[in-house]
Amino acid sequence: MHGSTHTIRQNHQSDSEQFCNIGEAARLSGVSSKMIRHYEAIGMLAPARRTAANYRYYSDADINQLRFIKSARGLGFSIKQITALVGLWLTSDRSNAEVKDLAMAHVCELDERIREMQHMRSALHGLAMRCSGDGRPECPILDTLADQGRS
Amino acid sequence: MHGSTHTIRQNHQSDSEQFCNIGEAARLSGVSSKMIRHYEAIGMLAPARRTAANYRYYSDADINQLRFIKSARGLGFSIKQITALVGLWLTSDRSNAEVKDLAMAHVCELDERIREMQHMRSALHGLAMRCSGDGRPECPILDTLADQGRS
DNA sequence: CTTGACCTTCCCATTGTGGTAAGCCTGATG
DNA sequence: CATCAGGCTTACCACAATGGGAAGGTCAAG
Repeated sequence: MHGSTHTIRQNHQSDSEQFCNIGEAARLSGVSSKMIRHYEAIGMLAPARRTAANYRYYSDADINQLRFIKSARGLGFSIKQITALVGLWLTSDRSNAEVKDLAMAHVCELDERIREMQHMRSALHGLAMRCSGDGRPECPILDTLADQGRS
Repeated sequence: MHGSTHTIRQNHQSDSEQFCNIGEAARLSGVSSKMIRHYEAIGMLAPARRTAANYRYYSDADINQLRFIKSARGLGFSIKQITALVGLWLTSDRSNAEVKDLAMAHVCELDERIREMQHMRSALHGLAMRCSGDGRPECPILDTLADQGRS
């Protein structure tokens, strides 16, 4: 079940591409090894190439893709959205309109969530301001929570 | 294993308290039966009383507690926070300072999350504005995602 | 050859909600 | 009384993303 090379370098084409382990890839990309495997498992990443010992290995291009994913996560895109973005990124004859639509849809989602949370924040802050917080049991916060939606 | 009453009413004390099934409780409180069972399972609610046929039943007070929980969820409190709030609510000699602390802590969490999402939103919107979306492959959104965090 | 640091897979936990299936119970109708 | 629809029970599975850990294989250096 072995006997072949243990090394990661594949020089059969005389190119000098650099390869690395998943740990190194994680360090270079900022995506944890855990998540790299996860992304592969759910199909966001193509299955990684493997050494004879079944270790995943990654090229520079793979690292760049991981960085791409990391950046997209930082903007709050979901896995599905990122899968789509990566697909577009890797497609040379893509339409930037598709990308922009994806981005603007996500802007709207963010706006929606921000609006919801601002509603919560202002309602809750308003309640808290009405509560003296002086240690007595009377509490307009609890009273309001209890009275809301009463028949 | 039976032979006793199938009905929910428990008139042994001559009080006229009203009881209802979990479905009715869900309808009255706005919390789904699914979630009522879940809240009970994770200890946020005391185990419901059961009929002889093992059906959960709920009193008016229980319904009020469910409404309280529903309101607190609407303000974005987590399960743990709500468990604490319910505990305070049910305690007559509570201190409103504790409640206010809980509320203000949650306001801070909301502020934090709102800030994060606003960062994402403005960054992403800025990118999208730079993308013409005219159908060509060139796309500053993808370019930026790809270039961010480069060595 | 041993040791430590890696890698592999598999399972579990989180948070909050929903779905589904198998089986029992209830109330209403024929 | 028999039957049927619809409610209830439990016990799973699923999602979003992420982390933790165990059990075992592998690599590199000493």
